[in-house]
Amino acid sequence: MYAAERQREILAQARALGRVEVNALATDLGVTPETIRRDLSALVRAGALQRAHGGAIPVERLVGFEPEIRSRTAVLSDEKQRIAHAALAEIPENGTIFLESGSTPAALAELLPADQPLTVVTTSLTIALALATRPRLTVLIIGGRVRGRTLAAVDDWALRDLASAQVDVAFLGTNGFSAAGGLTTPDVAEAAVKRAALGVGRRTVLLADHSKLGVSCLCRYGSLSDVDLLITDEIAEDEAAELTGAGPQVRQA
Amino acid sequence: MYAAERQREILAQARALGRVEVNALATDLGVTPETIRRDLSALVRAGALQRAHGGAIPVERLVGFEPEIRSRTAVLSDEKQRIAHAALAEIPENGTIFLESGSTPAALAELLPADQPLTVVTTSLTIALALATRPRLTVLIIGGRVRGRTLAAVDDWALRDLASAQVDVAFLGTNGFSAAGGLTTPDVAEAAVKRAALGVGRRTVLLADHSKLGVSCLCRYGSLSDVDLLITDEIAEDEAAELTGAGPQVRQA
DNA sequence: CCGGGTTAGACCAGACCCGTTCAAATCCGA
DNA sequence: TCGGATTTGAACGGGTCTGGTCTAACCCGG
Repeated sequence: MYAAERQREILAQARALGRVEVNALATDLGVTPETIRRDLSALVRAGALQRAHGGAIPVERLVGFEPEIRSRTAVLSDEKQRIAHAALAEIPENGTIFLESGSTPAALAELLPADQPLTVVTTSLTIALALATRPRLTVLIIGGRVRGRTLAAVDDWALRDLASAQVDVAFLGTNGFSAAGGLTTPDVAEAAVKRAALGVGRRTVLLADHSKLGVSCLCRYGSLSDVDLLITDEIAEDEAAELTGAGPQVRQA
Repeated sequence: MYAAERQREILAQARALGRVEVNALATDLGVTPETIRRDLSALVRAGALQRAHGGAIPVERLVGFEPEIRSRTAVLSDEKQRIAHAALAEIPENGTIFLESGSTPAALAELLPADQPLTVVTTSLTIALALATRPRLTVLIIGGRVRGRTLAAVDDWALRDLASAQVDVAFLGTNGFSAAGGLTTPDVAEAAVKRAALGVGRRTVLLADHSKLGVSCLCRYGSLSDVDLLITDEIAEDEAAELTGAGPQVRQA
């Protein structure tokens, strides 16, 4: 049995069972534990496994707490579509906009008209990638450390780049918002960027579906009065009134 | 029996059985193991087999092993792979590197070991995207306008971000290079970034296959003396000597 | 039919790779 | 903290690979 075959078998077993053990594999595959260890470290180097004492587990078992990027776009896609559609009315003609990272701004990015010139500034790798090849669009990406979970630029460079930018309309997403609790997000670094983003547009539009309403996360980075317009989907009458009282105009898509 | 017939037979057998062995094939087909090995490497070059010690297995058997492996073998040429492999030796342990946009640096990005911590600074959206989700890597993207053609960050922000960065090793690509003409690229904006990138690393490594040698494009952004090490594939003896004379150490992968 | 040029494959030796063995260092649960 | 299990590193042996040289077959024009 070749090393490559053995490693494939190990990986298959790890994925099927959720874990593998050095000694079991050794007797199973008829080689010494040392050989298995070498295979495991090769698989670790390839990024397929994470090592543990006496064995290993596949990396996909190690997903963290914040939802993954892919699963998030699937959730609530219908509401986000409607919100993005409503946001289209706010796009300036031949101007500049800022799109934050997040699935709702990403939905808006997909809907941007292809026939009119527009400059888009974004912290999101995926948005930049999706828009970069469109002929009439100028895409500017904000620099910085790329968070693996959200694929957004954060930290030093991001704050500096944002500080030197000024756009017509900024479209922001959020993880949680309420009249009392303001705007919140779970990550400190991302909160700093979001705070800076609140100042980047002459007009600030928050895109947030009803599932974010009332949610409060670790970091508060601003309040609703920093927002000029909130576009959301169906929310209760009294809640809408309360939000309007806190500052922004509220539009329901 | 012709070589082509033999190779067809080897491939058929590999697909049918899932694996082949050099010695078995040799006695089977009545040729020496060396001949079989030559056939196998031809089939590997054609992308049909993956080699193993003492034999080979068809590539179909390996899908799902490394998700990247499919796309890169399809797109990237053999030379770039070899150059990228040779460049791996220059990766500092637990340090910082810069990767420029371009297919050869991208090939290097794919090969980066997943088990050791490393900070990667890049102007390339695609490289940033590919590396951002790897657990042990810190990825920093350079901000700026995104060129649709190359998906690289250029202009103001890029130059500023680059100026404030300092890495252990910078890996650069180029469109053309020669001892006399220096380093050249067709786009003005990209030339400015490349010029800045020449100063970003304490050590500068140029990755360029032989097809770039002697090519001269519109914008000259530096000379070979700005480069510490040039990694390329097969080039003529006298050309290598001339390049070395112009400044950099030359390594052929 | 001949003889130089080309090519495929054989032969060979040294380098290299892989898996094993063994001992020392390290880790972990009791 | 202790003792057994695990890991790490070095050394070894056998098989494999690599590059070079050599031979035989083939191709062609003379």
